[in-house]
Amino acid sequence: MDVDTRLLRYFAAVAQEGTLTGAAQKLFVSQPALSKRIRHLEEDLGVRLFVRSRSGMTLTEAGRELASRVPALLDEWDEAVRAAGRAARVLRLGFLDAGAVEAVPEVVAEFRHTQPEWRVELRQFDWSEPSAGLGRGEVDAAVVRLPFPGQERFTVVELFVEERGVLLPARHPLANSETVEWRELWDEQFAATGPETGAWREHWLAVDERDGRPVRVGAVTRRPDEWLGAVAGGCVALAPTSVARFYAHPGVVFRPVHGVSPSRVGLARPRGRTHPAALDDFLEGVVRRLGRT
Amino acid sequence: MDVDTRLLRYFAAVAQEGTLTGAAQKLFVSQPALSKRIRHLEEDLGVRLFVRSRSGMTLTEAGRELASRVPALLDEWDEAVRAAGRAARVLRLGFLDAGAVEAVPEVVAEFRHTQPEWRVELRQFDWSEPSAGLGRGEVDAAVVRLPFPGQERFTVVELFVEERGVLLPARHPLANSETVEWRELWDEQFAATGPETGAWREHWLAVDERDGRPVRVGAVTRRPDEWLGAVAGGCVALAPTSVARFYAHPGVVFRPVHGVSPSRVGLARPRGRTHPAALDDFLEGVVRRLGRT
DNA sequence: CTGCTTCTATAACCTGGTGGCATGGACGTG
DNA sequence: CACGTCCATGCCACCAGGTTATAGAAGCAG
Repeated sequence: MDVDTRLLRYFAAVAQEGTLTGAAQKLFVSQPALSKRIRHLEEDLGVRLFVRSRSGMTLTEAGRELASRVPALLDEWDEAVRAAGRAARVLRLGFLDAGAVEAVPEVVAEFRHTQPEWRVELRQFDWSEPSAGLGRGEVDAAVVRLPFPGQERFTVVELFVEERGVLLPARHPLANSETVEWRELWDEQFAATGPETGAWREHWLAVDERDGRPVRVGAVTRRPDEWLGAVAGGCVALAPTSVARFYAHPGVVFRPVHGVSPSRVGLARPRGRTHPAALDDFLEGVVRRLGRT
Repeated sequence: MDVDTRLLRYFAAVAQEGTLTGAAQKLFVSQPALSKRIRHLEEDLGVRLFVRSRSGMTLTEAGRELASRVPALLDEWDEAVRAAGRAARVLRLGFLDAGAVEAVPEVVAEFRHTQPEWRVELRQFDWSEPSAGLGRGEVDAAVVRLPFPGQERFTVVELFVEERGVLLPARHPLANSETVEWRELWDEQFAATGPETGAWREHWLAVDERDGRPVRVGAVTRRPDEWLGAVAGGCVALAPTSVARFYAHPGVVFRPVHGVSPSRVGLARPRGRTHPAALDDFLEGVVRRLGRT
């Protein structure tokens, strides 16, 4: 019996979530797709894994048995991938937006001299995973925007802060102002990330800085293009200043905002996982170059 | 990083075999397919796993790291599948040819009374795996033809013996004889199974009963249709008598053969793997019904 | 040197699995 | 009784993964 590990992740998500609909949106697939896939898994195994009801999916005994083993399997697989990466002398650094890692190439260049046999790989992750691949163990370290969900499971060093501004549709009345007051934006429709991103989402909606004024979410996006598209389509979104340097989109303008807190960029790494000395070297370089201290 | 477990099996095979070509035929896929898939795996991982050369594929350090973990992963997955099967009260019985399990349905019917909540599932395997799924842990027990490779890893009970005859093309000169002498067939082209089936292949070519006369293999097949097709196309093949009852093919006839040993049918099960009591019940029934003692 | 063998890589093509959208059906709830 | 919230189904589009045929590289035998 062969399966895709992705299918196992699907299964684990449904098992944990208890509903197809819920799991589907966590996984960013459609509910029918998930439904079909899970059914297909059951057929392959020749075993019913869930009892379906109007209230959701409940694990059968067989399902529980499987659910109790799958997470460990997935972890071991991810660990095997990391081990192979270490053996190949590859350091993987996750990131979410080009702005946060703007100065990293210089660190890499320098690192290449001190550790010539190592290679650094930068991997971008979408915003469904604000941990930039750390959560699923796909990277050795990540440059992240703080705070992010699951942060307590990692060692985090704050690197620098960056003012936040706003992305506006070019035809928006405020698009002509030099700068914008945060309170002027409270009633706008925001482009946000998915609910699974918790405090991260809230930080980018600045819910703590609205005097309790409710948030209006006009679009859920998880990658820069969707995001800019949503803004071009009429939404607004808070964004770090560096966005203006890295992304251009006709119909979208960036304006500084007064009265909203800055974005904090941090370096995160797994707590206490064995890692090569070269990783320390490299990360030290990152902190030295990007850190404000 | 998600992968299909089949890809992991591919990788493990190449790692063990040392050449793509060799692994490909063990896996019954084409060499280009395997080549592409392995390359794809390397790209996904961002890591080179093999060094290619004219003499084959040698693992890199990263490859060795991966190769050291993958087999255990696959085992755990297979075990998880078995565990789910047990939890769902499913007994899986592997078999190779319908003739060997001819009487099993009666055992199943009886078993349904004593253990009504259990279900028995018969799964047919192709002849690339003479252990009928036991080797890869896909079944709880199997009705097999003895001897088969890997047999020593299982507990085997011999059930009954069945005379062997020969499948001949209908236009073959011997097709009109009532019975055939084994020595008359020595120089025919035989339809055989793949080389990976070892002693099993040799038993069906009866290499020990040819007075050292070399075997001529005219076709390699792994399922009944291919097999009968090969015979219709001019090959001959030894076959258990029950074949005549289960398979019909225009252009193929079955004749008894004098001078060749019979086929022994056995019941095999994993040694010392934990298993439900119902399995014992069922297998006892099988032995009682099919066994000659 | 040439031709043969034995590897892997590439090209062109086909199929089926997987996902998306729209919609249906079952069943509590207000 | 209409509505909301689940999961299932039908239809369509796309691409990963398979096939065969062929090329390319490199030892080895004569």
